[in-house]
Amino acid sequence: MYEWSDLRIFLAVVRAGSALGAAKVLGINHSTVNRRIQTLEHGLRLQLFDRKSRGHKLTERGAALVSAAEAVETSAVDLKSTAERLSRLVAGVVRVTAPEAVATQIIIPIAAEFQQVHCDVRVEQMAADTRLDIVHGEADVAFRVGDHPSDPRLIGQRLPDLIWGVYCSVDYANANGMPENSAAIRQHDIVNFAESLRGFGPRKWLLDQADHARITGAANTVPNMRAVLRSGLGVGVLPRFFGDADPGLICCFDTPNEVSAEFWLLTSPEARSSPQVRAFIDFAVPRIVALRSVLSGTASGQSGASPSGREGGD
Amino acid sequence: MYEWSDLRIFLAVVRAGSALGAAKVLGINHSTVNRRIQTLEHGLRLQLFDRKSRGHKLTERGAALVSAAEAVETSAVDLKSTAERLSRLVAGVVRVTAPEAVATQIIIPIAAEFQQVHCDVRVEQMAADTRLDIVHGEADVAFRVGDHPSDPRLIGQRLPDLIWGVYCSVDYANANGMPENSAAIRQHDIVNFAESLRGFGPRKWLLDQADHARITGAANTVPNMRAVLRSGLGVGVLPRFFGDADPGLICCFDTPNEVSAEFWLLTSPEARSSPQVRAFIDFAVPRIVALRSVLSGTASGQSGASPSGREGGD
DNA sequence: CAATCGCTTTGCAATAATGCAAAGTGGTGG
DNA sequence: CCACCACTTTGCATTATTGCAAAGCGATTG
Repeated sequence: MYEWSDLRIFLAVVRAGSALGAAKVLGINHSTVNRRIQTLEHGLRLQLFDRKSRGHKLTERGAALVSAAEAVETSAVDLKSTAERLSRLVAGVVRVTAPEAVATQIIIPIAAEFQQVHCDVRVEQMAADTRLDIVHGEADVAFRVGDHPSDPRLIGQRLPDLIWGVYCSVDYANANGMPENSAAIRQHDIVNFAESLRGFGPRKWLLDQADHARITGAANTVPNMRAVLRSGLGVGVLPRFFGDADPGLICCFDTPNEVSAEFWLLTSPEARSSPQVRAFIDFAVPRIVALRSVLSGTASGQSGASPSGREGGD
Repeated sequence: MYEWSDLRIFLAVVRAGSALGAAKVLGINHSTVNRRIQTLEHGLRLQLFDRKSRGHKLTERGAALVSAAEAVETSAVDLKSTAERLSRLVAGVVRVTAPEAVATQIIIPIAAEFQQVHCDVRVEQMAADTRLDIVHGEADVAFRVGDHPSDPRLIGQRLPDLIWGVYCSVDYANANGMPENSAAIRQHDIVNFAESLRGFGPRKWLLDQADHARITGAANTVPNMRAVLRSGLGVGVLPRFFGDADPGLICCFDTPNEVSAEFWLLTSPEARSSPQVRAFIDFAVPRIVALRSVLSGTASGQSGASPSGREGGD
């Protein structure tokens, strides 16, 4: 076989008429040009040029190969331009996963806004409470609530902590009053998370404060919890961003800081290599950071993200 | 830019699914494969593969380039096969030059036979008494009569010497008798070559033998000489192969060996590089050698070459 | 859960390609 | 006819590629 790259040099010599001229065009040494032409001739078992003292002159057979070489060049240049287009193009699919509450309240509005800017990118929402395997590419971007991500193969970006609060429904408060602090919780009916979420911080905290006899219900997801609380069954815990978004609920007080959950964005290096994923992350992160007051429950009355960060995070 | 040759490796990795597999197919080390892929990715500013522990897996963008790379491959393979065809093909033009007498008597019959074998080769006869410049490609093959070729840039093959003889026409012999040896020449009317051929060996020899007063005519070419002699004007010299071919002429005796002319086939190295020229030379030389007896005038009655060397040269 | 397998990565020595500078060559113009 | 010019050729020091061997890594298997 022969080196395809030598065809580039071949064409340069054909066009320049001499190895020296071709070398100048190619930005390499003319000795190299001569040697590569020689290599090419051996590879093709064909004399391409007659070496005159005025330069290289195509042989009959060499001339017959020019158009074939130009065909290679055309395809190669074509490939290069395709590559350039691809490397610039922000297009394709970004698969995002987040716990359902985070997805509906935070991510979906941001993703919607993102898609208006990058109309060639499709954001696939994969709201799933089972944690998808980012390392193995089940999703490109994951929003995770909880501790610092353990896997060293993942890139984690920490987002503002999610502050939790103690909630009850407006109706419940009217009927039973509402607890002013953690000590008062023992006087109230309690809705906690289900046994399946045993290791979950807010659940453990609430269990510690509660009069176990007055635990009247359980929810197995955050949205489920919100629905149960809204029904007035008792007092429970919710992330502020999620509880505040429900006008039927009242936040009695925040849980202590140590209960608040870390909020992380995770990607794998390979997902990050695709421009659409990077674009999405670059788009979403500042907007989530701007929602800090919403996430911590210190926002005026605004809840959730909306097209363009009107909230004044800091 | 990027190295076109790396596309071959790219495709091999795509097909094998791993750098190791591609390396085996390509017959190079797998480290090299990995490094060239890396180089290609940098050159294209595009990640082509995700390196999994099971091998290389195309990225979305890498996959989008496969067909473009295959287009390059197709053209490159196409070029290679064109080159192979060209290097095998004996076709094109062979430009042959020879003194007119040699051309008509020796070369043309051989060339005709050659063209029956190689129907894709056109032999251009360039009978010209002005010596064409072989070095500069005015002709591909030259037959020269005379001394050893001086130019070191030429490839010379010596052919059987051309023996010269003293001739007169049958009519002249009947009327005046014919010289039996060189001493007898003084008794005859002489036709010599013209003054313009002053340095020409046979002319000088004849001049030495002749009675200058009896020089009755001159010819400026060999065919011209033959025509003049046939007209019965006198006695003159001709190459045996040429004089014998004319039934109206009688060879009185041969000139001495030192008068006989060397006969050479000349080519330039670059002409020799083209297959059709090599083919012609390889075809013609043995046939001319086989004509040795014709060239030396020792042939029975046969004169000139004819399709297939029936003469028994040595 | 340790062992194994197939692959990629990495460090190092051997090898090949490259650039550089000088010499050689043929064509050209005074 | 000589000197010059543009180009190719060639020898050598430098630099970049390559192959090799070992290590590392994740997935699969018993």
